[in-house]
Amino acid sequence: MSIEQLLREKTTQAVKEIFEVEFPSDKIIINETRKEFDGELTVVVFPVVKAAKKKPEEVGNAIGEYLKTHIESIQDFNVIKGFLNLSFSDEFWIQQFSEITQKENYGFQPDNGKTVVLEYCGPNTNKPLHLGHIRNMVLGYSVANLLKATGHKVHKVNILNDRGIAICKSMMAWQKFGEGKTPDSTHTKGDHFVGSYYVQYNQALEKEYQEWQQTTIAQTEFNKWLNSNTAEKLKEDGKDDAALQKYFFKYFSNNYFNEFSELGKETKEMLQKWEAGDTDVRTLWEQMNGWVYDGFNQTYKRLGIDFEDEYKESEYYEAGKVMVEEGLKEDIFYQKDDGSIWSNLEEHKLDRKLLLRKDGTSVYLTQDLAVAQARYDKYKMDISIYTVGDEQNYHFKALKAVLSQLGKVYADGVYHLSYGMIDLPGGAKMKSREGTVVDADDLIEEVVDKAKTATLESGKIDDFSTEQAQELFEMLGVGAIRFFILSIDPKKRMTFDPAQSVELQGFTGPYIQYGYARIQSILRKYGKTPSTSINVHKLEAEEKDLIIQVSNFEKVVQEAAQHYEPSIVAQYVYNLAKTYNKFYAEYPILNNEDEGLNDFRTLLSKNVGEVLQKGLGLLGIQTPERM
RNA sequence: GGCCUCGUAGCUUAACUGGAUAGAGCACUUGGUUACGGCCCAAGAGGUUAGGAGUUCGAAUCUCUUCGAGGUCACCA
Repeated sequence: MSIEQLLREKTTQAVKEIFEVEFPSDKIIINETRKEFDGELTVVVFPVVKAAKKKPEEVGNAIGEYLKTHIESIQDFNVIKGFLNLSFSDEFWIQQFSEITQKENYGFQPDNGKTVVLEYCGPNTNKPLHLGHIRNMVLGYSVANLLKATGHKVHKVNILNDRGIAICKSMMAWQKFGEGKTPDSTHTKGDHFVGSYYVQYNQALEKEYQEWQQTTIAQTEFNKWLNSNTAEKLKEDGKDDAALQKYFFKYFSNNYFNEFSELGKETKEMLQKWEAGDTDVRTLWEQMNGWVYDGFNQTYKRLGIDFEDEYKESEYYEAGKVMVEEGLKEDIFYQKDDGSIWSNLEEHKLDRKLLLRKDGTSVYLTQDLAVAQARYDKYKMDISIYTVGDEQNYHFKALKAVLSQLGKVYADGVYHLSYGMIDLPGGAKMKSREGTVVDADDLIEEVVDKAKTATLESGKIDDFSTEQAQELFEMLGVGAIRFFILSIDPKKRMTFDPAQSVELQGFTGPYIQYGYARIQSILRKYGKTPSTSINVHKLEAEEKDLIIQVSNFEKVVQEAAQHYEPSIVAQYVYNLAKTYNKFYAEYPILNNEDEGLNDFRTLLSKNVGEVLQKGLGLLGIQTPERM
């Protein structure tokens, strides 16, 4: 039984015996004592005060006395307002630590029989990955680790949005401007290669659009719009004709693409051919997607992420139709006069949602139904996690609701691991159209480069081979990015300052890696394995701090996994490294007269190192022996 | 406009989901290495938790309201 559980139960007993009031033990709040007060753990007695109808101090003292006499390891207590601070004996903490050193796999739980499918990454195959994907990948990977650590069987899968008008745009541009070039012939990473044609396409389209705006047809459209409510409003606001035109053509660009553009027409024809299975189009599509996958794989490898399975939307986008049609047969869904099929989600406090277009083709949600079913057929998972940005919050509520309408047993297990968008400093937003997107590969390169410069300056790895050194720079650079992103609550929108993310000091990944490397240096110097039979009876404040923190690791992992929140681990591991550095600065570890003390401090260091390594590992961050 | 997020030091953020004097990092000022790695340690300054009202022993957290930012309401994905 954990010490906190014991405290809860004994406190309940105390309240019952002293005040003759029943107070459930799970309602008792145990906090860590704030460092400005004496003690290590604190019972918040306010809730009991109400039930006991006494003054907070009185209640605190009474419970304190009781606990002191009933729990041997409690040495002392003090009461400040409604807070009962408890001090445990050094022997108690040494004993706690000793138990931890004996544990196999400390902090991790055995198999709990639950299966999880975790989807993450989810790229489009027409352009390279960007910063948003990095947040996604790093988050999904870490949550998978957390779930594994708490005993789940986790299957990581990717979803590839490999079809549709966007990829056709890249294909079309390559046909028109590509001159048969390939990633190999131009020495370009495949996804960047294809992405460059996507950009070229949009430029060509923009040029065509600009020219069209001068035509009489365009002016007719503009004049029609001038009578609309929006236009009237803008006129009242005093906008001149130029401003109105600008507004109109911006808003009209989608209509232009669909109704007037030559390029658009060609592209849509290509999409239709694709859907009809046209051999030439399919071949080109396979080829270009292949290039993109090659590029993605390089990025995955560099980031150290992996997938057990891949789901291509092209293979599922039609399969959901069957499920929808069955639902219609059973009157779960309804059909409008025009033939389109809908679901009424009002019982789930949502709107009505289209499931099948009037022409019988499927929409995004439809294919997600099919993918969900396919995953369940294969994995029989208890929990299905979708790592997708928060702009799709509504979509996933709808997906879950529709699955539940269909009576799918796995509907309840659907969980949208939602994360906020990334803004750039100065309030700038990442928008591909405005060219403010931070490319994933560029960013990694930049940070790794920064780690290289800083490490070379220190001169501590002069004897490393080129390969060893490069491996280290990757470890540090990628660790810095990971930590920067994962230290922030995923649900929150975050501001990403590239300059700050490459920082290696303070609240960063490399700071913790440095702490780890220092510990390894100590262990090498010590030269032998410290004995686990501890021959120390008194603890310094920092030693006690370290033991308390190390003994919290298990709880932290569970809490982080339960909330799908790696940031809890990030905060924890940083605090541990910080406490260790303080300890390191203040006390000799290897140079004490007392051999037993040397041994204990080395053992403590070793265990702190192990927890740092495990904690960082949960975030997907590696630990160097030297740096 | 309907619905959903969010607003904390100059900047980036935390607060165990209602608990103590709102913690950190960066930047800024000052000090610290004869030991085991200075990418380190210590100290200082920096806050009306966007504004207002309410709920109670107690509010950054819950309710209402005003202001501000974003997302979503596509037969896009």
